[in-house]
Amino acid sequence: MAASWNVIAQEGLGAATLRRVASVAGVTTGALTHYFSDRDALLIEALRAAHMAAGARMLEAAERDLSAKARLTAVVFEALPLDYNRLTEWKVWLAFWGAAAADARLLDENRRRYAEWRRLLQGLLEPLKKEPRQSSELADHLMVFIDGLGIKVTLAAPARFPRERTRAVAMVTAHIESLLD
Amino acid sequence: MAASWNVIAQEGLGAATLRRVASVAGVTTGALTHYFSDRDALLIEALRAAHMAAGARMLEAAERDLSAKARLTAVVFEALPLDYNRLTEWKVWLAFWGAAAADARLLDENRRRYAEWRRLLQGLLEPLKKEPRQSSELADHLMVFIDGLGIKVTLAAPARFPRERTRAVAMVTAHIESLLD
DNA sequence: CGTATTTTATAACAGTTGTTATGTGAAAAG
DNA sequence: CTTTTCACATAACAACTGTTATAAAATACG
Repeated sequence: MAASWNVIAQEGLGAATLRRVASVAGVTTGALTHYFSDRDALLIEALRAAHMAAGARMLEAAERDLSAKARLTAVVFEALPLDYNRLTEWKVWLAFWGAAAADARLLDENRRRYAEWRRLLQGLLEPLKKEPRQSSELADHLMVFIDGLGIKVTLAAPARFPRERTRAVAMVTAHIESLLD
Repeated sequence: MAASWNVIAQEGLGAATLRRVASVAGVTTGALTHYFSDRDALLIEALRAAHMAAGARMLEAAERDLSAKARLTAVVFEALPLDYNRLTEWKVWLAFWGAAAADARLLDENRRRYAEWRRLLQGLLEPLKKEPRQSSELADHLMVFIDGLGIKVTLAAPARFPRERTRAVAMVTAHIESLLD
């Protein structure tokens, strides 16, 4: 799976051929076809695995013994491309988003993932919400914010990454702070 | 160009082969190779053309004789996938974003486009800003918001498009309203 | 009209792709 | 030890790709 992620993130979805992924993984195509029926199956599994790895990190952050605000902040940071691993994850997601607009199967995969993600955020927002607003609306707004911010950081020129990273952290804390005052 | 857009939006970047684009355009590959040196040249030109079409619409909206708030709202609406044409545009952008993470040339193309887009928004925000905040920060925030919202609408299940569209419009007006109070 | 130039079509090329079939060696089972 | 199963490698296939070269048609121009 790590091999697929690296190929997709560094060379793009189109470069993720069976031969290329196998080569990076240090095996031959025979090993891949033994475990995956299709090229599509391999790629979808790579996407699922990336989703699950991120999901596990977020659940872990959500269960830490912190204040409600600190918990939410920790989870949101986990969702953003703030280090190399998470940046790779974002590149993989972005590649699949680009393909999902033309692929009903990927679209559905994405939809399922978003439902979970939304449920998690909504639960974390519930104890923080100001009365007049629904936590579902807050979750929607936060997801939109995270997606936009993640793209901004992911597509920044590599040299600008540190600056973008710092700005993203500041924007997140300001945004979460604004939910409370 | 319209043929490239339709192929990319409906079938994905990978399906945008010379033969497929030519077929949709009602010509043969000979016509394409006459005008474009490369496949890459064709695709980049398709991206540029999409950017320019959207840019022209936005400039037009920015120059209409409206209040500062209404002007900003009109421009932002023009940037969102609120009808079929703009949805197609977003699918094209999304496809290129997915590829840009692994392609320095596309990354730079995207960076240039963002600089213009940011300048336009900043100018529209200037007369609206509350004193303590810089219009550059407001522009950053707004761009993040628009990108996230555009993705949300673009990747919604087709059946949910009307609902998502309505929600997006409401979120934009609320967001712009919050810049003023 | 005839000629020059631009535009498009056709055809062929070598390279790459996903897929399938078959071979091979190692581990597990008896 | 023997046999069976599993994990992988190798090889071959037809299909499709971008690119290039060449021919034909359409247009512009004198």
